Amino acid sequence: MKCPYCGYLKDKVLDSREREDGMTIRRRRMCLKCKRRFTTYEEIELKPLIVVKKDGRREKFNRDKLRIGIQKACEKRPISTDKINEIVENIEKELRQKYENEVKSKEIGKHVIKELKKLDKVAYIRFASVYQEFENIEQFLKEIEKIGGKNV
Amino acid sequence: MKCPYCGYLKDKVLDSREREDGMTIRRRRMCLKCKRRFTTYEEIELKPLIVVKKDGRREKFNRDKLRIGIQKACEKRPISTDKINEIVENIEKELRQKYENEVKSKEIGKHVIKELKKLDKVAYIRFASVYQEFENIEQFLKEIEKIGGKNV
DNA sequence: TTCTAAAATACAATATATTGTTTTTTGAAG
DNA sequence: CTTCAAAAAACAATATATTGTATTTTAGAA
Repeated sequence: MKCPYCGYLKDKVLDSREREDGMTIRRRRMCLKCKRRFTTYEEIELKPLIVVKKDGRREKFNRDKLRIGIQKACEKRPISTDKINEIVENIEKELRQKYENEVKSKEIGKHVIKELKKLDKVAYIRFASVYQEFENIEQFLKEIEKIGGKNV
Repeated sequence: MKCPYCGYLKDKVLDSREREDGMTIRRRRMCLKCKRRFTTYEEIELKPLIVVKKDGRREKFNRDKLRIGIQKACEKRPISTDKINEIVENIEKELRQKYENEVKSKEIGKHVIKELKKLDKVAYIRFASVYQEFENIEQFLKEIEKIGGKNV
């Protein structure tokens, strides 16, 4: 850390205490050049995940919206609510790990596709048809071919 | 550090890098329970800036409060989180330069107004309506005239 | 001045972070 | 589909931070 008094770049920690709530670590440091002391705080990055939509507008990530999209794709399929929640949780986890601040809605789509492909081919095709904006039957067929034809 | 995902209190540091300018240390941590990863930042404590509110009460300047006010004004506007953070940072810097110890909350409002005016007219009007306590539609219209009418 | 609570300091035994380098993964572009 | 550059992860050798307890100083109130 750069000493706020003399600007020297090396220092050492004299004391370090975590707050009870685990939200902050306070450190007392000493500049190795001028010996003066200063305090630092370490905090968890607290940013909401922002979703950037196709038209460029931004909004806060909303777990429920994600769930609804997946639920629609799974309608009448033998997939439990728990399973869907698990997927939602996984996707949110991955997104938060992967993107610091912002994620394009398209990226979210990719993650959903990836999960549904593993889970249920019908749900997968339904979701892809919305997400990739299928405009004719051929596109459906092409996609079905890709995952191994009608015998799935 | 308390895991922001599962709340567990123990974690370990996976990576730690100091920024070139020596102002920040970024750490990548992993929760020892859920294994998820998160980022923390350590920064030097600044001398607290005191905000004097309308009723005369004083409190420490709080960057997050400022950010929230601006974020509200920018909701659903095409403005990135990065841009908002940049503005918050600039305003804080200016305030600390301009005012030694204390600053009236009204002064902070003026700074925000100034920045939003440059950035986004809708956000600007929203913020002004709260800050200047608009009480009727006429005041909105008057303000909109001032910035160039409805063709903005 | 005296009292009190909070902040700062000190100390010592133990555990963990740091940092340069390499490898892998990722997202965007061709 | 392939390629490229950037970000993240992995690794390993070394140095430094953490944490419990005790003591001292400071700032504000009485």
